[in-house]
Amino acid sequence: MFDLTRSICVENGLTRSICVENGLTRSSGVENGLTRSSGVENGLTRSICVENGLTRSSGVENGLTRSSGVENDLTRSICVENGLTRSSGVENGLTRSSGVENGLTRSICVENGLTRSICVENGLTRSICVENGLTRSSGVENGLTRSSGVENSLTRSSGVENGLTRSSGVENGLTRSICVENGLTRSSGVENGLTRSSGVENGLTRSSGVENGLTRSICVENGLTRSICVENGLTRSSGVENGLTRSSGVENGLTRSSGVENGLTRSSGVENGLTRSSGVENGLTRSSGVENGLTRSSGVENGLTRSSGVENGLTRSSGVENGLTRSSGVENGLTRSSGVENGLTRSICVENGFSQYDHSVHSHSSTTHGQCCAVTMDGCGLTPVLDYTAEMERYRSFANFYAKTNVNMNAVNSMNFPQSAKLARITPPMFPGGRLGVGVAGVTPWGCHDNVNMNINAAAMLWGRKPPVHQATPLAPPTTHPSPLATHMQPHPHRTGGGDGKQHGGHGGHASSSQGQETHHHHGNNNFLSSYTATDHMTKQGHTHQDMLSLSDRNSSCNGGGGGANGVNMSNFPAGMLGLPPGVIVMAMGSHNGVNIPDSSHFQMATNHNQMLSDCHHANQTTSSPCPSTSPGMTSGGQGSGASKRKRKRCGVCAPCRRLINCGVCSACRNRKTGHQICKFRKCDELKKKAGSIQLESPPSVPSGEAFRWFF
DNA sequence: GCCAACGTTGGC
DNA sequence: GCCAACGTTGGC
Repeated sequence: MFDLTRSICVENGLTRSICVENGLTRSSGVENGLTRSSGVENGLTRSICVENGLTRSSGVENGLTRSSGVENDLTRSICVENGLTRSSGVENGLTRSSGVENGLTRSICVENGLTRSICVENGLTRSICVENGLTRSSGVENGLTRSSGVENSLTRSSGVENGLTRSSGVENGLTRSICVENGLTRSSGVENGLTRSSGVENGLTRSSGVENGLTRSICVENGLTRSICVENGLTRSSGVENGLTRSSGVENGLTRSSGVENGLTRSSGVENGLTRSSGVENGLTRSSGVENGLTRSSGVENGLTRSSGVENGLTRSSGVENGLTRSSGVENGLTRSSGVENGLTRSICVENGFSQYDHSVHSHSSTTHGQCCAVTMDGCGLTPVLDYTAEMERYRSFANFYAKTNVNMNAVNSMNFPQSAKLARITPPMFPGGRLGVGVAGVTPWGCHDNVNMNINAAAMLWGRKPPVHQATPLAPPTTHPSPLATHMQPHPHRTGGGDGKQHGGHGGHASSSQGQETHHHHGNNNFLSSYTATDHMTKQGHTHQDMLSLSDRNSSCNGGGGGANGVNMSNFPAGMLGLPPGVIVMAMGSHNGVNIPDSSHFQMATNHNQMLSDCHHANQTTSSPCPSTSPGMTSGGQGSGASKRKRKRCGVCAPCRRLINCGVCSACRNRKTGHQICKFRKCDELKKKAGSIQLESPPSVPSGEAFRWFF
């Protein structure tokens, strides 16, 4: 006690006691009711006091005024740093420092190595920390624990919502929310005004959204971009597959897939267990499918509903034509066509070279006129009668259609059917026999002699661009073609007035000589028949029918001697002229059979009938020649170079010629203005060949059926 | 050989 | 005269 030197004074109203204790100079006093002892210790000026029972020591350390004490058993140190009042202490083993910053009470601590700052903001308890270099702020918001942070300059907020951990942020201006749902990582956001949700499902990245009111889901599957949506209650999936845009969906319980393939819109689906494919091709709506194991194709063609298929290995084609149900096919090697017409069951077939046409009741023709109802080709040396397709029935009914609309074929010339003729010319293969039926309802499609002229006339109308009367106009003078023409110009007792349409009452109509001339001239110059229109047979045949049918004298033994016979020897029938069905092709007409077509140009006539009709007419006008077989303009390329320069014309019967619609996509269609070319798919097959190649390919004498082949 | 473009023909 | 389209040429 005596070691202490004390000095008591009163300073500024305060009683102070200054002493030196343990070498330290201390100054104790009572200030504001508190007993304080201040001194300088280790170079620090400290002031110790007891406040509210707490022993406090305040001093200035490193420039900071600190006051440490023990409160609630916690040692705390309060200081003012940078103008902030801070209180640091150790709580539950953690060193915490709480203070008031920007009006918020914050508490900073170090937990698990992380420096955390906890505060209460807007009533929310938030904890800010720096984790892995990222500043994160976690808190509890609306009962949800959320953690927002800044990652790669993106502000993200992750939380747990409805049990899902979600992380929302703003990326490229889009607000996106990523979550993990059922093990799938999903990202939903608002993009271009559309709410989209993308995720990874079964290894596929999918993005679903609502677009134009439709919920769509886009994904990439096997490298294909697909888009699934629900439209009008139908689930549809569109995508690009193998370069084709396809859209598949479920409609009325049927799975359908529509696409655009080669410019055609097609829709395939499964209906009643059948796989069907419908589309629009060349302007025709067709539907093909597999039914009961049979491949069938139904469609609407030229206004007719047709269904073709393969059944038991047989190719059959059934259709409803002009109200008639018909079914044609090839069975056991025989081409058959059955149908119901006017209540009669009819069946036509070609058997063993015979062409049979049966009808149960046919009083009109068979009883009245006693005409042939069965035309045989047997034993006439024309054994190979080739295919006979459903086209026959088609055109037969086609003719019937005209019978209904233009009953009196005889009274009208082709000018009454300009469009019809043109349509027939360019759409279906020509079938004179079918047209024959036009003029005389119920007659056989071919072989009835009193229909031959009608046949011719109809053929002229439907085949040629000009009616027979036009063909007749440039009749060559007999001097030009003395023999054949003279024969042709012979009045024919059985010839009906096919040309003028005045005397064609049906059977027995006797045409004037001029008509006969016209007809014969027409054929003589524009049809391959002309090639064998030898004077003989023309004179020998006392019947127009035979005129048209006879090939040569050689066949006289088979021709039955008269057109009125029920049996007409088909060997005398020139294909096409007879009105043989389009599929019936005479193949074995070699020169050895006596059929000699001196000029290949006639051959061309057979195939390019229309063309030749008009061409001949033209040739006649320009050369004063009735377009005979020896006409320079019609001969092979070796002759008449000037004539050979003439513009060729489409044949009108080949598949491209029968096509009506331009594809619109080929180069010719696209460059029509500059290219001046017809659609690639409508380019006549004949014209594709080099000019003159036809003549070169066709030998002078008709050797094979190839020359007579029908182009369809 | 293919293709684009021009000249030209032939039908209307 | 208009239009469709065939024949031909030249470039590639």
